[in-house]
Amino acid sequence: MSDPDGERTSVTRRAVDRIKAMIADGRVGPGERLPTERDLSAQFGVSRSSMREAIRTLTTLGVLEARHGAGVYVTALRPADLLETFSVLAEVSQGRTLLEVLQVRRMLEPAATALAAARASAEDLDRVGALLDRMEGGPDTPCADTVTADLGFHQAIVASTGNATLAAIHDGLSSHTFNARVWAGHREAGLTAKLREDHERIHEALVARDPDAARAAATVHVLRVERWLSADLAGSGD
Amino acid sequence: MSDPDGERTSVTRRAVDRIKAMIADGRVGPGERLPTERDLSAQFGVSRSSMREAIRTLTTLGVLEARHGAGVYVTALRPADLLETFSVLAEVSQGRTLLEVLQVRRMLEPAATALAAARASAEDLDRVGALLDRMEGGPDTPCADTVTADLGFHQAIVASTGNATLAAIHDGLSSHTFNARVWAGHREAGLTAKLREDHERIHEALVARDPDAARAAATVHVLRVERWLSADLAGSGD
DNA sequence: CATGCGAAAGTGGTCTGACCACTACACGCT
DNA sequence: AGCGTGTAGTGGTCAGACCACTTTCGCATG
Repeated sequence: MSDPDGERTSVTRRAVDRIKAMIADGRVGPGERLPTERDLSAQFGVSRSSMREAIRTLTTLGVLEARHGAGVYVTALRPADLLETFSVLAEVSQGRTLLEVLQVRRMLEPAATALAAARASAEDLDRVGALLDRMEGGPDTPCADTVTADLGFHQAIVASTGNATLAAIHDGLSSHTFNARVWAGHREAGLTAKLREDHERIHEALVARDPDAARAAATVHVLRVERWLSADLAGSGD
Repeated sequence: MSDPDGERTSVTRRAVDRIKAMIADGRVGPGERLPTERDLSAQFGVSRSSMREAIRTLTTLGVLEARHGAGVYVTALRPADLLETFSVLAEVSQGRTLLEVLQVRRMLEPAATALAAARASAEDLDRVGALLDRMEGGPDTPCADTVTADLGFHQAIVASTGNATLAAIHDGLSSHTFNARVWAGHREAGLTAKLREDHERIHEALVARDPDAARAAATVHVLRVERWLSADLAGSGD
């Protein structure tokens, strides 16, 4: 698919590439069933073990799905399928990498929020509004639900751009654990009100269908989190 | 590690979880070597085949790295390691999803190019310049090397932002196959000169260390490709 | 004594063929 | 016609063998 390097390539690797090629060429489409492992291994001239490892690879990548006793199928190949493995990043990231992740979000979220302001349907806005209410529900003590609502708030916004790929990537860059840290940190500093303001400002821009305002509001918000993290990391020794 | 669901779980899955746990518990750290496949399979009470599939899974996820004849090692667990799987997206995407991918690139690349204009080192700029020359090497007949140089050109730019996470995500959104289609399409329409202009404009902005110009040049470029794809998809039936 | 080379041990990679667990489907029974 | 039930076929697991490669160590050589 990508590197036709002259090096000797492993049997399994070649099998993976051939299956990928079958999908890329349209010989098998999303949702369709592949030949059996035994057939494929015979067809490719490899052992069933190697064939299985190739299938295992593509299963892990979210391209194939093996159903015990029924066969191997190509997934819908939706971005969400292929980016599922992606979500570990935000979870395992620490320190500098976390800053890098936020920097990427600072590039994506303003643009995405602006797009959402232009494209969101009425139902989308209702959903976003409901999550905003849920976030503000409690008094001054952010609980687990606040964090979840926060996560959902941003995800709902990005989802309402209608770009599933964008949504999947954004979700991979967000994590519940990190959000919880942000809220905890802001509560200690008595700054949860600032976060609420940010969210309200974003929501208002969306409802007003004002992309520029939405972009600005999102930028302010991500920047606030980024600076907090910066300070937090510096404080506890980078 | 995550889901202790009551369902019967496959042998291989359990093996995957046990290795993950070994890493999470710190029993093996980044860069360290695991016991041999034979030892692990004996220790976990599974066959070597299943053990191999478990290792294959974690290798695919970028957590482990198998060196033929030498052993299995834990990777450095850097973002680039974990996001390698990401590249499948661009490889297997078609039609609408491809448009979505480009839309995400339109958000990332201008920002990344602007950042690169501010941050790139002299060596970074040399590397980018060399790739630009290589891209323009041939006369009017873009060959495989042109496509490769194109890919490298953009990757080098993003890499020179110093944000490895950003670079890894960007690389995942690019693909040799897609780039080849773009060049082929533009050659048919006699528009390869436009692509060259775009690249030169971007390079100039970087050398001039002008973030605004860089952002604009990158936007123009991605937009051109996006519009071409739009037309191409419409032409050959969505 | 230092050095280079080659044999050997140990590792991941591949193959074979068998059996198990599960699903789907068609057949026969009610 | 409806419903179990058996059976063929699928992916999942196992065992043991051999191949390809890397590393290491001892031996011969300078």
